[in-house]
Amino acid sequence: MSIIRAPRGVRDILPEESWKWEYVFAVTRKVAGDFGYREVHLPVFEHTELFSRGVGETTDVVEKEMYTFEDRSGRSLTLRPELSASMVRSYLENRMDKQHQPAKLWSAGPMFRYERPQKGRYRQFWQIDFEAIGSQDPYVDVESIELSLEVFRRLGLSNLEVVVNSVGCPVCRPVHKNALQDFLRPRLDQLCETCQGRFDRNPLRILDCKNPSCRALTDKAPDTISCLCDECSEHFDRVKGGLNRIGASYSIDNRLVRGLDYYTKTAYEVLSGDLGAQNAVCGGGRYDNLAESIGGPHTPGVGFATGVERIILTMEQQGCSFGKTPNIDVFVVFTNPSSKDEAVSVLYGIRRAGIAADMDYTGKSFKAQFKAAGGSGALYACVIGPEEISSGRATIKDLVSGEQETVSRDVLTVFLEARLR
RNA sequence: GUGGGCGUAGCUCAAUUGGUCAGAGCGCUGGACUGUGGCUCCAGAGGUUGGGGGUUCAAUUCCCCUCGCUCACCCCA
Repeated sequence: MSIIRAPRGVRDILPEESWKWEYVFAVTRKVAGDFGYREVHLPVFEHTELFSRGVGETTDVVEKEMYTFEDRSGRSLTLRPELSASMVRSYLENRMDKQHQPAKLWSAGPMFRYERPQKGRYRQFWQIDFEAIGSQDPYVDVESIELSLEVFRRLGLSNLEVVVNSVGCPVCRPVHKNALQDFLRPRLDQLCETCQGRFDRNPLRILDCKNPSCRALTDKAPDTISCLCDECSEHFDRVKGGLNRIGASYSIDNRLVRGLDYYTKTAYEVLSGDLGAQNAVCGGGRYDNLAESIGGPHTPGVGFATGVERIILTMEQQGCSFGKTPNIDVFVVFTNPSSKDEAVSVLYGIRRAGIAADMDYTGKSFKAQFKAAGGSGALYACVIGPEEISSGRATIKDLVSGEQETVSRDVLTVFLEARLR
């Protein structure tokens, strides 16, 4: 019988990699705080309805990507495919609409989508999500975009492209839809098969088609921006003005159509040139009707999510720093088996002083212990043998310079603390 | 769901037109006058070549099936 492997599309984050994750979270947490966002922890599964109604029945996510199951009492539950719906649900359920507006929240954790895995795409993947709920001020859109850029900036990422669009609202979207259909109807038979299928269901997506012939055909098609109602148009202008004011670089992509139904007005993505086909490192926008679609009062909101795997992939590609590698400071070695017990005492003395320390438990020779000390990345080796035991001292060797000296056991931790500072 | 590429030691890869006990580097373990690592040298462990079937005197190499990985389409983080 062969060993049981992890299911397709999920993976283990091993120590060689996990410290990089810690770094990304630490930096993100700091930026979130700097922008006034506060962290929440949300459940990994929700009522299926939250997503089918919130994200949209006809979206790919809901139609074919959800991990849905029945619990033991027959409720239909779904492993969250994204975080915005849960965030808004939590906002409503916890009556945050009665507090300061907007509520600025962030959260991080695994998301689940049933898709064929490929580079930068997994069935369980991590997102860091930021939402500002309860304000329709265009400057909140600006803040959301700038927040994502600041995160990437502080992580040391470069070569990113920010694309912004406005997808309108329930007033202007139908106008655009009709204009688009009128434009495409005469050329319907020239579109690719999938686009023909999208004509009735979701013609907006035709603009997003990568097929060159469809691209050419839709080149002169009416875009969302040209059909915006006065309110959306003004909002978009003020978002662009705000971005200019703070000196954020971005470009307008009037073909940007996000796959989730809840987006209104502002939609944006941050693209990395160092990923494969899945090049979106961040996606977000405004969703003024999401709260209503899940049964709440009308509540505007803006937010975005970034994919942690994709961030790390891009950082590795660009040779970004992940901070210092987590090594121990001191490795205790004993010269012969009879010194082991005393070495253990020394080890715990060091650890209890808050210094990272370790020793070998596999019965290695003295020489091999030293080898292990070098391999551990420790800065100092602490040698304990008969001589040290009888004199009440310990030999400290600097593993970088090779120099060593003996110090009294009484001052060992003080000595190490001073050296490690 | 569809298509391409790939599955040989822990890792990265070799193995002539199918042909002797499937190799190397790195890593791992041990050692180089027994209380000192990183460099060097020596030795060792580790593979039913993803699994199953077929063709053949002979298969890592050819064919089929299956599982898995990977990249891409769709869509997105």
